[in-house]
Amino acid sequence: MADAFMSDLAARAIAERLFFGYRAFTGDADRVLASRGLGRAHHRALYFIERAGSIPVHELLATLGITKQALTRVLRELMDAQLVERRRDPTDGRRGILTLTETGRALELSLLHAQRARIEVALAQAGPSGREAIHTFLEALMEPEDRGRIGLSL
Amino acid sequence: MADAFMSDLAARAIAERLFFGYRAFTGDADRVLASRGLGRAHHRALYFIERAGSIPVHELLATLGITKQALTRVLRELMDAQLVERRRDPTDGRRGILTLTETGRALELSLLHAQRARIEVALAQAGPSGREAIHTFLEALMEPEDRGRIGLSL
DNA sequence: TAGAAACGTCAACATGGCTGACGCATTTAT
DNA sequence: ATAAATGCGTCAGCCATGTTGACGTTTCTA
Repeated sequence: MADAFMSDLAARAIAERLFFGYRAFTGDADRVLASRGLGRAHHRALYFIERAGSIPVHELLATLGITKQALTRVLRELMDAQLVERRRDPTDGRRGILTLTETGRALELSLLHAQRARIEVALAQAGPSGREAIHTFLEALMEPEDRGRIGLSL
Repeated sequence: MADAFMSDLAARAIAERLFFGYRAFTGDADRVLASRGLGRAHHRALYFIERAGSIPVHELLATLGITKQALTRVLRELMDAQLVERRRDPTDGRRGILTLTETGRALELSLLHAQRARIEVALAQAGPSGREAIHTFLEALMEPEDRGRIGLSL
């Protein structure tokens, strides 16, 4: 009968590919960010604000999994750079709602496109029939509590 | 005719899954590391030393893509903790060769196993026919120069 | 109207990167 | 034989991004 666990070697094959693959993937955006004097933390905030259209601060905090102090610093820089705007939730004035400015949207899109090129090539290499397996695999890797934070597969 | 580029939405589907998936994957090891007073940087060094059996310092530097100053700090802590040993290359006394101690190997294995459980579940979800696509996709994501640093797929 | 909630901010600190500059042992080239 | 280059190891200072803890303010809610 088969082993209850996968071989260490099979686990290493995935672990290495994830490490190098993720590094290359983030590197594409890092180069664009560096030219604007921003870092990866700014990208993540821009990404999830744009993704949601507008997002309450508490939800962005939960998504990023960082403390409000860490986020505040990032948001202050993004607002100083006129990339993000904060307004109040009309139904609850204590809550803040974040949106991107036009400039912010343009930057977020250029960051996405820097990464899209690589994703496109990689998906093509894997073939059309592999796309579903790749989505399923990555989704299964995630913490269950994060699964509600992502968009649909197709 | 089809678009020359994939849709932004399709790129976002992958980008989000990579972000959350990679975070969960590293989180498994981070919890074990934290209980030993070590960080992710130590794990990466342990991983690639073990993977190679023994490895010259310059090769580990190239693999990790960090400066020797950053690595030295990590190696000093690993050697102080009796997890890593450094000896000289007999054919070129300037070069250092790194190996893990027995304790180091045990720790590296327990870190791998913490991550293996998650990988195993994710691969099972994707189904046996998806495995090749997942390997191909992640490998295609990598920088070409890193492709020689990974083990074979099967 | 008192208390809780949701921030925003300040301060101090940890981790893990970086650059620059030295020094030392060893190998290689002249 | 000696000079230069190589491969480290280390010190110092800095940056980016995270953490706790504490405090003040505004706004809801009981």
